[in-house]
Amino acid sequence: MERQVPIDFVDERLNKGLARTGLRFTAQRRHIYSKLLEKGDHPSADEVFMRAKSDMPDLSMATVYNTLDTLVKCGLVRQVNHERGPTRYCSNMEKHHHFHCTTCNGVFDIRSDPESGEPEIHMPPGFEVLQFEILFRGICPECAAKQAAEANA
Amino acid sequence: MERQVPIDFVDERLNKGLARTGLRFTAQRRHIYSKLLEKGDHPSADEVFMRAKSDMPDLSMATVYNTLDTLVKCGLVRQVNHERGPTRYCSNMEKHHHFHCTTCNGVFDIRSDPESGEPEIHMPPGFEVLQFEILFRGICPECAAKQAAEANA
DNA sequence: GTCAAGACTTGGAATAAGTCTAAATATCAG
DNA sequence: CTGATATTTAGACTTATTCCAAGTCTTGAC
Ligand SMILES: [Mn+2]
Ligand SMILES: [Mn+2]
Ligand SMILES: [Zn+2]
Ligand SMILES: [Zn+2]
Repeated sequence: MERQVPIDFVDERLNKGLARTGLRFTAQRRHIYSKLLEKGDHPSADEVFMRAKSDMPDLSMATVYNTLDTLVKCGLVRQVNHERGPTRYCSNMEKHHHFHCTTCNGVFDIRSDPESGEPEIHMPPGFEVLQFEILFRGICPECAAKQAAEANA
Repeated sequence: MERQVPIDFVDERLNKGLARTGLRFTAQRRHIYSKLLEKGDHPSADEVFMRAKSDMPDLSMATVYNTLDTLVKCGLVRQVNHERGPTRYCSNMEKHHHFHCTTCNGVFDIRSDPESGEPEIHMPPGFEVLQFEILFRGICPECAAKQAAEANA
């Protein structure tokens, strides 16, 4: 499950991101960023805190919030908000969409076929689109399997 | 700006929605629902409260939350969450997408061309899509005009 | 290396958004 | 009209996040 993320990879990306904005490289920032890359899922700030704290016991929640904001500003992490509830964070900065499982609340990356351009939606005049994202809702494979198993029982 | 919503139209939709779920027709529910339809924008619960309270001074915030939940359950209103911050509510139940202005935080409906089907995104195996929505981000006409005016000055 | 300036981290207080509770009130079938 | 049940209400509570002020770390100048 855990992705092995070469430490140099983390350092390099982080360094570049921080440099662009004139911010400092710190142990906490590296640690939190590597935890995000490691799992590649969409944790809330609280989940990030728990994961990161296990390896760095003096870490504070305030720093998690600060760092997540910093990573967003550096362009290394995206915020994800698809429903009422805590913001989630996504460390995959390739262009992609999301699938939200309405059963388990999980968020999954959906790769954006590189050739498919903008969706064919006609914008009313004057709206300048800078970016778009498609949000799919439904049932994830794991939840679908569980439901099928229960139906059989 | 205000849309004239015939009271019978409100009553009829609300009655149908409530009937489907066995809930009662009340003055508060009608009032809040008609306020939503009247403006057709995407207010937060707090904004709904302020608008509705002006005409119904004893209305409580708790009722606004309860009613909005009720309207969602009845299929008369959608929740909209595109960013950290209070949930917004949309009373347009036709299939449509949203444009989020990153300058003024406004949310605008984008009609979904009825012929354009699902976006051409390849789902990984096992994901069952029940619904999708496209979220556009950018600058709304009003904010674009303001920026242009400032640039000229 | 030492040092000051500024950046960063931290715990805890403060705030914002939403949920819960229990008592009062309204609705509606009979 | 009446009783059973649904709804509304104020306020307490929780959760997620932001703010703050004090302490610590990093860095560039000497
Ligand atoms: Mn993602
Ligand atoms: Mn809408
Ligand atoms: Zn699921
Ligand atoms: Zn705008």
